[in-house]
Amino acid sequence: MEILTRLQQEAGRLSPSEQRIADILFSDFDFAVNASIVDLAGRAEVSPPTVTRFARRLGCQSFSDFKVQLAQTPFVGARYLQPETLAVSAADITENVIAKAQAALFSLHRALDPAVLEAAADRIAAAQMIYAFGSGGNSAMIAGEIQNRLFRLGLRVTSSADHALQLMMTAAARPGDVIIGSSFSGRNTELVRAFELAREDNVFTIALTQTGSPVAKAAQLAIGVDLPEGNDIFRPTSTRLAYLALIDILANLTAMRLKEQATGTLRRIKRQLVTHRDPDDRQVLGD
Amino acid sequence: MEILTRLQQEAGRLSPSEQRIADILFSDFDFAVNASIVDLAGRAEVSPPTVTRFARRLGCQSFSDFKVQLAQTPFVGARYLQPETLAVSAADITENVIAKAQAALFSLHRALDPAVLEAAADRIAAAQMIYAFGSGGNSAMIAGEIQNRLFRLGLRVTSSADHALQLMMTAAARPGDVIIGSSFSGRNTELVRAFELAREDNVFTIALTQTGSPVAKAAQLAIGVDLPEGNDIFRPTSTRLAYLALIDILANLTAMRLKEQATGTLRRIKRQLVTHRDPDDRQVLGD
DNA sequence: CAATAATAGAGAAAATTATTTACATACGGA
DNA sequence: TCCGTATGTAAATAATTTTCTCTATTATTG
Repeated sequence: MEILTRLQQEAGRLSPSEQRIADILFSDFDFAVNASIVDLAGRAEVSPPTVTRFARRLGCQSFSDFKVQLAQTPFVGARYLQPETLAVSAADITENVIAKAQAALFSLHRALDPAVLEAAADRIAAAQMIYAFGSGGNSAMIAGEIQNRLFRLGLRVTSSADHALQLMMTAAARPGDVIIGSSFSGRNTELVRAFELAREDNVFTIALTQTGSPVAKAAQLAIGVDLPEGNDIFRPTSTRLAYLALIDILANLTAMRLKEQATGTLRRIKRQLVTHRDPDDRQVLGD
Repeated sequence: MEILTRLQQEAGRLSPSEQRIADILFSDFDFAVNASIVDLAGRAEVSPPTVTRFARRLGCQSFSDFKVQLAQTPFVGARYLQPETLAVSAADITENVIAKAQAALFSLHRALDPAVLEAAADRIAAAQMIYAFGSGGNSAMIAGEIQNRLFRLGLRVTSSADHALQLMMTAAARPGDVIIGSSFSGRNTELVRAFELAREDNVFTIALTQTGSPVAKAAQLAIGVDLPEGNDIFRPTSTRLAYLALIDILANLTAMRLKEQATGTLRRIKRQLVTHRDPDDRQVLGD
């Protein structure tokens, strides 16, 4: 378990001396990470053994181990631990958002199964036509992104956020086509229905969703993205970043499989944009 | 400067012993971070002083400092350092994408100016109506996201990716309204024109774009996002993640300013979704 | 309501371990 | 051959951990 989480758990049970050490941790994280045990003890006005005991209490093997674990915290946002309501300044919120985004990417990386990704990319690269489905602000954006990334590779792809349209497109799809559906919660029953319909018609389905959810079960290939949204209703974003990163990974894997074809198309698109809009070749593709 | 970057720079000039240490770093990062100098030296078949010298060469004050810096590395993906062309397997590409995303978030955090963010949030929170503009796959997505995030706070907001429509909307906008325009390259001349028109009409303009670019200059408030796209034409994504994180930060700051109003609206939207679609309250807002 | 035992907390000093410095040697190239 | 770099050995230093001890607090008992 992560060290600052443990500290949070112990919070009430700390002795006065230990509390002083914890205070320094929160108020001057940088110092704590770089200081030696003597410095830290001095500043907390405790003895070095107390610091060692503190580290042990938090599940570290030694003080050095403690420092390494501290430094490894996904992000230096120590304030992240304190009650949410305290994060008010722009600097605080920035730190908080970035910290959560980093953590989301980190956990995405750990959870992804390369074999599943390869399989998905194989299907996408070989598809005759690709349909990207997703509804609601978040998944609709993801579906749009899938289209945005894949058409650049020279693939035929469309996207829809409209349930009725999704069903019609599914009905129109043919064997050899691929449907990619995204649902953060995994409980989008309309998407489940589309997947079931697709299966009857031999259209391959790929889900980007919560592991074990109805949507995951209905798809022929499910890529699990399991990230807690946290309880702050204002802040549902980090999961979206993870989804975007996932799409990027899939697009890259697909690109590897289409290399020649894709570079050609991309170059044409790029030349078009460049000559049309800006003589400077540094123009970024797509804006 | 970041330690792995320095290592990359020194890469060619390392002596055989130092190279062995570097190899261990790449092949077993976890071990390197947790090992003592003796363990690390033993495994690299060098003497402890050589390890110290290696650390010094990389700009660290001591071996412990070296370990702390290693542990602080935004992402443990050591392969990130190795030449791009090696990334072929799903695991490689995943690591590569995630590492870049992490690096983008990291550099975004360092570059953002809290004062500018506060000023932008003040304007957004006080706006009568908000227009989000952006064209091309990437910025269009960003504009959509701005709408997606802000309407949840009870703000009046619309977005458009269509240049002609953008100009018409700008003409229709009134003092007290705010236009937020996104352009990754900063060279979207149509957006510049819209900003100029807005200024004449006393409509406040905020740009999310490259510092010092034409778009930045045309806006009344510019939030700089300066991230190199890198030279891999298949991989323009990490910048988008940074933009999304930025929008999240802005939305959060705005939410702080609208707290009561926003929580009410959000709760209504959420209740609506939950009762409509899924009895389970874990349903994520917006998908 | 003392008096005493038991226990947890904390530091001093010793012991251990890790790290650095200083010095010596070997090797490769000018 | 000579110089400089690379590396190791051993001594010195610094840091960390352990052990031991003291103190303060709380619980228990007469």
